[in-house]
Amino acid sequence: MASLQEVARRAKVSIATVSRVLNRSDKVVPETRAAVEQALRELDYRPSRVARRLRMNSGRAHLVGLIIPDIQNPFYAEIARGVEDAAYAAEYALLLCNSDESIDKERFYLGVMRDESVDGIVLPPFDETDAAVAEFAKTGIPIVCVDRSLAQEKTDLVEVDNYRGAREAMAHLIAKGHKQIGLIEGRSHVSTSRERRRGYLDALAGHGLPVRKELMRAGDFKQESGRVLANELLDLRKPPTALFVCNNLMTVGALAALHQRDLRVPRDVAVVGFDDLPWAEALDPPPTVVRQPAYDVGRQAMELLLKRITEPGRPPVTVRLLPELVVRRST
Amino acid sequence: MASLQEVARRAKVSIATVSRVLNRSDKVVPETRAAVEQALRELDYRPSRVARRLRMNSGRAHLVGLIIPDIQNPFYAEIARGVEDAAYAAEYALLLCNSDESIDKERFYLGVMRDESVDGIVLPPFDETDAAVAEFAKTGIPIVCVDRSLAQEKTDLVEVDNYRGAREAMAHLIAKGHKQIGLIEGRSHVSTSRERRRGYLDALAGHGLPVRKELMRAGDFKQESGRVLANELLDLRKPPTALFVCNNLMTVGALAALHQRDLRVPRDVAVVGFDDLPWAEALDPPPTVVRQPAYDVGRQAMELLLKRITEPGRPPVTVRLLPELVVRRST
DNA sequence: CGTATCTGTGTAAACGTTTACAACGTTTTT
DNA sequence: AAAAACGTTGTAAACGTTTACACAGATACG
Repeated sequence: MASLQEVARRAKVSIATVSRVLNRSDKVVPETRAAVEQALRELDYRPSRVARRLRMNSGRAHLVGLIIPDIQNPFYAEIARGVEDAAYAAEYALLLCNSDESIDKERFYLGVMRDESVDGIVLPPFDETDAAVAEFAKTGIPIVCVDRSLAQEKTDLVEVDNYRGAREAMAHLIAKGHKQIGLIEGRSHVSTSRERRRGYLDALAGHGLPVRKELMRAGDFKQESGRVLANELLDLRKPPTALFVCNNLMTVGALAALHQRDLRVPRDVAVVGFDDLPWAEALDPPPTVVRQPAYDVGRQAMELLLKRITEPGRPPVTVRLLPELVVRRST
Repeated sequence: MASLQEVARRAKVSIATVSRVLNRSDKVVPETRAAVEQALRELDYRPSRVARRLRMNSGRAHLVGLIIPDIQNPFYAEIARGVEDAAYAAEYALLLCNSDESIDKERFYLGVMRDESVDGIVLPPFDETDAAVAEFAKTGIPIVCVDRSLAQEKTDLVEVDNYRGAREAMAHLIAKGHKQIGLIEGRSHVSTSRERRRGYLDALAGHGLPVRKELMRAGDFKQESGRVLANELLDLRKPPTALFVCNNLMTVGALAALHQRDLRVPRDVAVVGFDDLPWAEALDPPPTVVRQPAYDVGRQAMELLLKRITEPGRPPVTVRLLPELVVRRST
């Protein structure tokens, strides 16, 4: 609550001098510095981040935004941890918001970020043509995309090689002898969905297997849609013998559907999921998944953002991390 | 980027008038109002939250803080969702931080909240005697505690009846015939731990069962400690036939330990956990747990905070929600 | 018709910083 | 010894708002 004014009064100097002491300016003689520092201590002075942010040019607020589509999804929670740790290490505060996979909420929070004059933001855009993010980009505030990319805007980006992950998952299933493989993908205009589907299709083609359109279903990344779509696939006249499920929550949903039908995994139906699950080992059965290095995605995104804040002119870079197939007992 | 100045210039009025239009003051004649509104639109004006916060008395920043011990713990993620939804509904922005169960990180983020002049904060204190929170309380910024309570400070509080939950869990185990029941609790000076232990002890006493000190172990709420402590208990000369594990992550750890030893649950050892798990049904076996209404805890905490912000004088209230025993197949 | 009241708008101060610039005393240079 | 340079500190403006107060014009009232 103590302001520069009060400190200055107590130390019998001007507010400018106090400010100089605070900002480590060398232009202050040891005596006065000592006096000021004592006053600082006595009043337990803490600078107002708000006043500082108002005064300073952008890029020095030490505040960045993170918008997450679903904080209850362990994949995003892990990204958030990566971002947060890197931010904390650099003494940046983090404005973390949850858009609930809703473009309106995303727009609302982007507005907040803008109006709070954050130094930059990290987010997985709603989809490839996200207009809200495009609009935000006009402000010139740095953006780093994670997980999902944008079709139009050129921003820094940290993503995972989704195509490769999908190919590996499919190669694994095909090697196990599966020929009828169902695909449960996410919202189709999200870049990750597109890449994973491409991996699915290319893998089939690469092994001379036919594509059956009815084996491909698009959900919304939520558990319930995994359950529903798995059921749809299993109700087919010629049901798949294996499922490739394109995110963690839908994988759990699909597993639940299989349990409910008393199908044995992997004997009756094999399952490979995308994204690791935190308690994979305790699941029944522990699922084979394509693990994404979510923590690193977050950490590197934040580091990229910090670099861009200090050096706004640098060309946008894309960091592509490698996923890893973790074979457990669902295949 | 457009400021009041620019809008005023374009509408050929003073900045005061623009401000009045924005704040719905009735003291402005329709004509000028229209002119101002047009300028507002043309420039796509958005007020700076920073400048506004600097100018206004506290309590009107429309910004609140939430400090969570572990955002990757589904229990806290659910609380966060509750807080966030209530905040969003009231058009409050949320500064969400993750303290990682570390008192230093908590102190850092409390500092940020203070320096950002938030209108109030929600958090589960590190422990009952949390000095960082006590210090924060001196600023007069409203605090609502969730989940855990404070011994000294009188703040609003939303908690769950932990004692009752523990009694129910224990009654259930005892009814199943268990007489040697191991306790895996969390950090001991956290209020929830104390209450759950009290429930454990009273339940034993209430059913005429002896207390065996060596059956009681304290962990740190993390999965690993659940695994380690379960192993310790099972290594006892006279091991327990049932485990009461006092949070979700430790329950998963305990389950993992049991699996590793090839013990059948519940035949060899029964398990009751505290906190529900998001994919409980997919776990092996689906665990019996004391479910806490985490979402409601968060939502009501935020609502309490909003009330306190608008009406700072009101006496602190405690909301106590009821847990629910969800019987699945681990008992 | 002069004064009081009301209505709408403008002026300026305030919030708490940072920083360009001025000011002043001291030291160096010529 | 006067001029120049330097080093330390203070003054004041600026960031973008809100709002108390002043002010001017219109309306009401005696």
